[in-house]
Amino acid sequence: MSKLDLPFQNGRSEAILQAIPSGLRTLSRRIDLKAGETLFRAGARVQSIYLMLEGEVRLVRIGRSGVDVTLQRARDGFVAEASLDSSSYHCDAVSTIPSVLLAFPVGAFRSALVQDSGFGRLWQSLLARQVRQLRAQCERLVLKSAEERIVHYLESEGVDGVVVLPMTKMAWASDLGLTHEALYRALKRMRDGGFLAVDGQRLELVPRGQSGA
Amino acid sequence: MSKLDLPFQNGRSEAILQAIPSGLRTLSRRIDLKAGETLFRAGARVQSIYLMLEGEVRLVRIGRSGVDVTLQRARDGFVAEASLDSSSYHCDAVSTIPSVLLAFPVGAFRSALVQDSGFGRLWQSLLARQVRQLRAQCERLVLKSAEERIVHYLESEGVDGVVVLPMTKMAWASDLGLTHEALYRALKRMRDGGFLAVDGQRLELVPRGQSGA
DNA sequence: CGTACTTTTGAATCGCATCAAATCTGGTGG
DNA sequence: CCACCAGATTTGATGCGATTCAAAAGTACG
Repeated sequence: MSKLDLPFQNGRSEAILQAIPSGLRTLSRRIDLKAGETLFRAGARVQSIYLMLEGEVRLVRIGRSGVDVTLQRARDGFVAEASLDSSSYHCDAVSTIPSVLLAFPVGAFRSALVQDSGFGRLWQSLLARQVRQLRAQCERLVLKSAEERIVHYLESEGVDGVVVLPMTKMAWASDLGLTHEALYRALKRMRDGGFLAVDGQRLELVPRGQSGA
Repeated sequence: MSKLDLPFQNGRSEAILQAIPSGLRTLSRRIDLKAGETLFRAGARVQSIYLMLEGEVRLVRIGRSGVDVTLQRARDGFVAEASLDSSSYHCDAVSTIPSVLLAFPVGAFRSALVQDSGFGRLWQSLLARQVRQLRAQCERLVLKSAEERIVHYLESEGVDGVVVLPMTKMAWASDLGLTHEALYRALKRMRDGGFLAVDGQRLELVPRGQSGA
């Protein structure tokens, strides 16, 4: 199965997939999860590495204090690339909505990283990019107001303050750590204030002092 | 200078340093920054990779909208590992307090990654660990209440709900995206409520229903 | 046409940020 | 040893902005 019959919603996963050597890609198999289904459980042997194609999977750790904490909500990219380094999972993975993933055998993945030095370096770049992006996201989430987070997103993820959102605004609100109501209200304020132009999924930051008309 | 006369405050950087091949380590040079000094500017050629030893450096992008956004506040680990993949920096780096860093020549670093396959794999593990930790931090910052963030930290960074804080509580508050007042108050509430034991830098989550006596 | 989901607006509440200030701490120098 | 200082820790009062709950209107899709 070297060809995927999937209408990609998912830019990052698509880019990753192209970076994967075709020999390895051939070994992948598609996995469909219904909402609430479990992908793997803590303690289980790591047998596959998973790439998100559609939907959402959460990594959850259940502490003995009875509380459960979410370690990752994956909609994009790999679910738990750190599992490459360990022999068993350290948390549960559960889908929150119907999801589609690609599973790569972990052994083949590891040896591809070692033997195919080009892939190894590419993998390093992917991880480094991830790190940079996640760092920026953390800084964004530390900001107190909705407007600050929006501006930060446009400045750090966009080009010259322009972004075409790769997701619905509801999902974006969730990424920004806001309720959708708060996001919509902030967008309206910024539009009314004249420092943001919104056209569907396209958002543009207008430098202060220049209204859009 | 293969020996560093530094009293390490800095666990992560120390671990990283040990992972670096001694040949590369030898080429490092120490850099001291006063508060407010600039380490590099956007557009400058990437000549070094920097490891934080002490202090804090911020990566800042100045958008043409006049706003400036912080992309990373580094106190630990590398300042901008993504610079490994590009020829020039995409943001400014400025120290906020007096800081000490180690600078590695980027060329030597890149070739070490390619030629020393052990180092290459180690680098991948380090990055993967970073990714995991940053993902958890993002999930933590999405939580609305101070208590939830504290519990999340203890569950995800600690072992069995026990953590010995590797930093002051003020710095922790900043990592948690809280003011120090909010953090102190939440800690007090949790202590009083009996589900958290605090002893200096040691924090332990007490399973609900069992007070600490 | 109907269903599911997104987008939008409203009102009330709550928790955190903010500003202010006091206490405590460790370390320095006289 | 003590005075002193910088930084950390702690407590209080106030206001604001996001959350929450509720509901309506718009939109895509079968």
